[in-house]
Amino acid sequence: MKKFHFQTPTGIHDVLPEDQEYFRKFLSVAREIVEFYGFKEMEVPILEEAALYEKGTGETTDIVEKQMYTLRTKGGDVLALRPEFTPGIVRAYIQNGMMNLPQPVKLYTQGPLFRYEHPQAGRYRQFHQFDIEVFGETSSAIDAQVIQLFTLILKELKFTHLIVEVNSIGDSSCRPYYKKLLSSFFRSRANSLCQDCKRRLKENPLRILDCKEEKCQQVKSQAPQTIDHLCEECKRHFKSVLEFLDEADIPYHLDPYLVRGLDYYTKTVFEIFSEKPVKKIEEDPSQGETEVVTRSALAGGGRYDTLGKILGGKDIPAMGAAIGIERIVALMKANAANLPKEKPGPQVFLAQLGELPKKKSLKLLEELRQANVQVAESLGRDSLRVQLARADKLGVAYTLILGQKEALEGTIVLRAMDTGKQDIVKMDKVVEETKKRLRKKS
RNA sequence: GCGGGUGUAGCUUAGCGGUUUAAAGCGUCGCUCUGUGGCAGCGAAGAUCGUGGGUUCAAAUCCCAUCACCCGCCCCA
Repeated sequence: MKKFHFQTPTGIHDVLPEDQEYFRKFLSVAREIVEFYGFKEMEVPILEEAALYEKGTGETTDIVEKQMYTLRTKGGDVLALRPEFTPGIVRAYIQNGMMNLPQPVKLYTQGPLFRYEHPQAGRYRQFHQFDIEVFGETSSAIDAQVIQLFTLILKELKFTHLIVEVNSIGDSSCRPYYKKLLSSFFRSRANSLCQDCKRRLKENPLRILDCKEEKCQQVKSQAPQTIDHLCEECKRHFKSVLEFLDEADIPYHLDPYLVRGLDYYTKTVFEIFSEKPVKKIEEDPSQGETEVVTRSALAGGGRYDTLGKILGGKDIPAMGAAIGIERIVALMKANAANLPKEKPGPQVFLAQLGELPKKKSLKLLEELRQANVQVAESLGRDSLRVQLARADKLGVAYTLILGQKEALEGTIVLRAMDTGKQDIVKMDKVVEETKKRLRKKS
């Protein structure tokens, strides 16, 4: 270690080449599926006006209250590192006049997000999501389809033990009444609530339903449920979503207390969890091993028909969802079956001996690339022995050996690594001959 | 923000009953072998023991603080 010893800030990590393979594998699966269903990729900026999230994500959400990275520019603008995708994409939809495109507009994006939180397993301050959004579609079919797409992606990655939780939290015509109902229910039992929930009672009683404190859980079990208090329209919509899910054979679980941490949702909300039994060895040996189910949220989303208006446009019916890539990668790693397919390494190694051969190497390497032959080299090394050792380690089928003698004669040695058999090939035939032999091999 | 655990070469770890060059395996690089790999042998580089203080004649080891990571809580992806 040097004296200057820099390291990444808390909760922020490098994605090393070996992890990148998993990221790419996931993204290629996800892209293929959503593009088939008509989604177009776009990018939104990592930096946006902080107010976009304050208004969009919501002032009383944890994200805005305590997790957002905000900064002031030299010019005095207050910007924020994006903590989630949706407000930025809605902003882009409005700013770019996408309401004039044929509706629905189906978009997807992917990239880093930032939340200032206490890091933990699968939770980082810089993390990546894959996100899809559909605008201009009121039909419940799209709610179901968004849920379906994410289950398809997870299924394609061979994940099992998945739970889809769904609920409806109503809209502006029924939720205010439900909130009141919930408030008065909890107010009458405020003494049995935890400190946090007493605060939530004033700010946003829906959030109490999220609380994991045991005493709150008990109170909650008798609380009025959203689905019993939906207006006709919301009820019809939700029923229809569930029918679509049934028809599509998507197993789900109705969680009447699922509300999600964001303010802008209307009607349908959902989360997808991975449930994995993990053997845990108790510290007290007499207890032996117990099975603990660890549950982690992989994806979540919902409908947000009013966010357009909140952000200064018109009401835009919309449905979106996001999936946490690091959590997916962690599961892929835990699952040996999900190892990404080994990318084919180089097929050929070019070894050179001496100044002239080395000089001729650059051109030959490029000729091989143009002929679509995966070739590796070690131009910095001079010993043939070391170069062959490298070739061996890379597992190439053939090594081209270009020595002083060959360079002068206009030839090259083509060595088969498995048999050790060597042939002298004319330099102007080498690319062709190499390709021919590689074809024969496969 | 609140609890608990862990920090020794790039990686995995030994050493924690106080003392000299902090040890090993893997990996990296080199040599044996000047133009022929897999094996083997030999060798080298690489750690101010997370950081800063304290106790002591003496600290990787004991104490305090701090940072980072992991595990819970909260929230979520």
